[in-house]
Amino acid sequence: MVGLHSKVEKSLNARGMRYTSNRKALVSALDHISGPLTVDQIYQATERRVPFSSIYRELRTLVDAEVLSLHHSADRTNRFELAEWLAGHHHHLVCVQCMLISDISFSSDAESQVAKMVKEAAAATGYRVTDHRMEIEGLCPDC
Amino acid sequence: MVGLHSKVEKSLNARGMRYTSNRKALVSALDHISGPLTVDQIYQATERRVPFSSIYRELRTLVDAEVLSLHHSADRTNRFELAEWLAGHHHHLVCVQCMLISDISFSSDAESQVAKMVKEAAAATGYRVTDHRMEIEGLCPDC
DNA sequence: CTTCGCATTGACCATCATTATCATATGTTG
DNA sequence: CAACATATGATAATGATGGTCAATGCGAAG
Repeated sequence: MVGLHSKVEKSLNARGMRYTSNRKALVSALDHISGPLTVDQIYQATERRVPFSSIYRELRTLVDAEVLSLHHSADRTNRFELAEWLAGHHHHLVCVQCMLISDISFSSDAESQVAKMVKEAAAATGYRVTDHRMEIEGLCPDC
Repeated sequence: MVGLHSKVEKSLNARGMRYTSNRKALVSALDHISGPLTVDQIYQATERRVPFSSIYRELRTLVDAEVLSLHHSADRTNRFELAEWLAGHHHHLVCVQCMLISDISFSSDAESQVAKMVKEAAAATGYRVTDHRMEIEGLCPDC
């Protein structure tokens, strides 16, 4: 299995972009912590070595480059995670109290049923579906 | 079937709140247009008769009163919709091009399978699940 | 009908996340 | 090393949203 960083580097180079230390730090932070992270969480995870202006710019750049994906959550802050082709298909479990978001995967049985529903929905509405995600809300064990 | 407005009115009155014309205008806007709406869409839908400061305050109030629910989408704007007990359980179809969001319902068969998956996820993680929603992304027929 | 109390309203300002700008630095290529 | 493109970081600007507060209006009690 090829490493995450070489995949990202190859992808960026193909777009004439460099895989710099700042970008690597952001990708590493998102790789080491599960679930989509806020800008501030990423700032902390990189030990405050990357200034906010750069974090914002680089996150946006990496989303454009399809290395990351963006989520918007209830607390008025954006969250970022590795794109599906890097992190694998998964869903989200959201704690409505502490706003913690964890990744969760379904069994392949369940996932194929979901795929079937999505396909039916696409057929019924004429959408060309590119992605889907289940958002499950509740209280985490700590809350 | 009891009308939407009388349900909302009864619910607000039970909390010592009035169902005023501003609030009625917001609920009507959300009732007449399918899918969760942005603040600006609501402003337009009410023919700009309700000032933004009031829209923001009342939307928030109505969310607290559980008449509306808040929904967060990829374009970093909050969206509001009628709460599930008023609008019924449904999922969302998001056009990644024009950002239109439509409501969609699954068959009861499909829905019970989804419920089962959610239940399993809750059991596996220790969450006390309160809600779930499928977000399907793609291109709408017009895009 | 009048008064009183309280919820509501709207104008204005404050705040916070995010984005734009721009001069400087750094990496890459010939 | 020269020349050029990309990346960086400090700062200022933007834009959505929340807070404040005086004015308004509804509903209950007398």
